Amino acid sequence: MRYSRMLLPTLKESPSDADVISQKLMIRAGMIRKVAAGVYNLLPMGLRAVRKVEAIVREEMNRAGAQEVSMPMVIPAELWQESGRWDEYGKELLRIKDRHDREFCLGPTHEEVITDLVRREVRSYKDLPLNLYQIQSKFRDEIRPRFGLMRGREFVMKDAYSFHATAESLDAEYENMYNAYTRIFERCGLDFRAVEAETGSIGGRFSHEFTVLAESGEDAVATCTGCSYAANVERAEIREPALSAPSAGSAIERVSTPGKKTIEEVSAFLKAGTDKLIKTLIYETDKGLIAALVRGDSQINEFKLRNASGSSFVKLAEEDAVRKTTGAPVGFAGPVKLNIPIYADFNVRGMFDAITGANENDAHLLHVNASRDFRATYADIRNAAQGDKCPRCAGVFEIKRGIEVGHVFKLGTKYSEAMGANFLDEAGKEQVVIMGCYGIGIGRTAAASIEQNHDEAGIIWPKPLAPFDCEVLPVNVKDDETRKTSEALYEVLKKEMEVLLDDRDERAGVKFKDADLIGIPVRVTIGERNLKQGLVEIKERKTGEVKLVKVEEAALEVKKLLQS
RNA sequence: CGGGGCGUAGCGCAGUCUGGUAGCGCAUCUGCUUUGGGAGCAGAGGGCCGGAGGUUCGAAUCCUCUCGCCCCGACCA
Repeated sequence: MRYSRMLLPTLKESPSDADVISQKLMIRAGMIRKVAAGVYNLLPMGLRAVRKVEAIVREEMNRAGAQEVSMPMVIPAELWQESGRWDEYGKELLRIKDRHDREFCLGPTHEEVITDLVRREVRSYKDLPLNLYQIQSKFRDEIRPRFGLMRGREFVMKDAYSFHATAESLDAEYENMYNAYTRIFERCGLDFRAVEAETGSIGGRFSHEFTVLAESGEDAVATCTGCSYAANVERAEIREPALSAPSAGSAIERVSTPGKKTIEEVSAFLKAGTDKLIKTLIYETDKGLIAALVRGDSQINEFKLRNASGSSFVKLAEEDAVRKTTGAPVGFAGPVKLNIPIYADFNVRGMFDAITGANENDAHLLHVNASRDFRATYADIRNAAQGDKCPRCAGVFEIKRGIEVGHVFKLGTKYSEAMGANFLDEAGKEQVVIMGCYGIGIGRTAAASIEQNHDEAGIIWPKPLAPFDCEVLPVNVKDDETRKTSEALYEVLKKEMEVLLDDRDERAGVKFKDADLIGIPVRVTIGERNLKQGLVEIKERKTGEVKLVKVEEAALEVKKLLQS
């Protein structure tokens, strides 16, 4: 490809509304342009990178035995009504009507469509297992799209769905996909972790998120310093800490704390660390109101609370309910003399001389002693934090930020049951198909790669994702020798790889800056000075390493570098 | 959805408080010089100042309404 002919509008300054590095660099490197909030044009350079990710995903999915299909983006409402999600999904589902006033939605995911397909076409256990995937645009009307391709409303996703006669078969496919994902992200050259994650409302089964480690990530991941355990902070199990000997302590004392409702306010007002406070939250559940206690510096985890309390749902109680139960407005609840079931995190058990709400307006209690002043059921009900103990070994957690690029999931029979996707087993008996689903954010993977691979000057593409393998850069195209040599090298390289020839009549500095910005792995610079000795310069973008080689050897050197 | 901010040339911004008919840098185009890390000089083109309504002799500027975009929060006790 000739640079002079390519739509590659690079920018010196990044647009003011970009706020993560990948987004800034993608805009500056002429890869993407915004069309609307969370909706982007992919320019040639951007599309090339995305295609590289797609190609790797496609190859590995095919290798793993999945078959590619393509499903529509516009989906009739009936399918979503059948699964029940038409009402459940909320505003993220963009609903539209056709000219006949029939309702449709733009697909944010495709369980309904694929289940519909499979229930029509699969009759027998002999047709199973089956794994179908597509690489296609999705639309989710996010509350707040941001970070460019990392969290757009329209985005390209690879979504795969597997269908099984038995749970064992699903287990095997889950592992197969897990391995395929590992290969995919390894091939993309990413530093990632497969972490245990929450499954949401689907039920007790675990799932794995594939998370690329990056500061700008929206997910928090707990990784163990001692073993390979890694989990989303919401999911991570925390080993119960050893109890320190409780002190006898002083008697409870009531203090006035006018208007101090939040942990921070109380902590500042009473000049005590947030870890000296007990946070009391009132939850509404199917079993009635309960109180949940965590240390002031911890975050409650509603999934864990739901499990610990054996409820089918938990929801923060309304202001009115809080007032009735505690006798005080929101902000002054405490466990002492509270007569609803109390669930407390393990880290509350050993607390003494603690501060809690007094169940009375504008008042808190000092010197509260957990073992003495209230009864609670102790459980793990908070998010993991730095320094928590690993459930598997003697190590502790480190909290890192990451970008979720893939997710593998056991769906079970949620959709097949709701939509009647059945098959006949060997005994001729009708059974419900068991399902798994497996997603990868394609654009997000490309963006994550930039988050992980860049420097001051621009993008540093890992070779497998680079839009071009090599850039040939004639320093001055007006010099005949330079031009001839560059063109010749371009023709040779082109036969074996994707090459960008910067044939623009621009100053050297401009070309160098652009080359660094777009981040092609290998650059061959051809200039009069070296050419007089029959030499050209080969530079690796990643290491900055430069070597001078003979013109005749340049092509071979480039190939060697790309293979290393 | 709540709070905050911003819409002025392709991009980044000033001008708005204190109304007087639009400016800077980059980019673009032309010419000359220059040519290994975002060149210099000279010239040129490009704006319904997001949109609608109002106030005024006069509105980018003041008022009302609207649309779009961005940020923070939405786990508060």
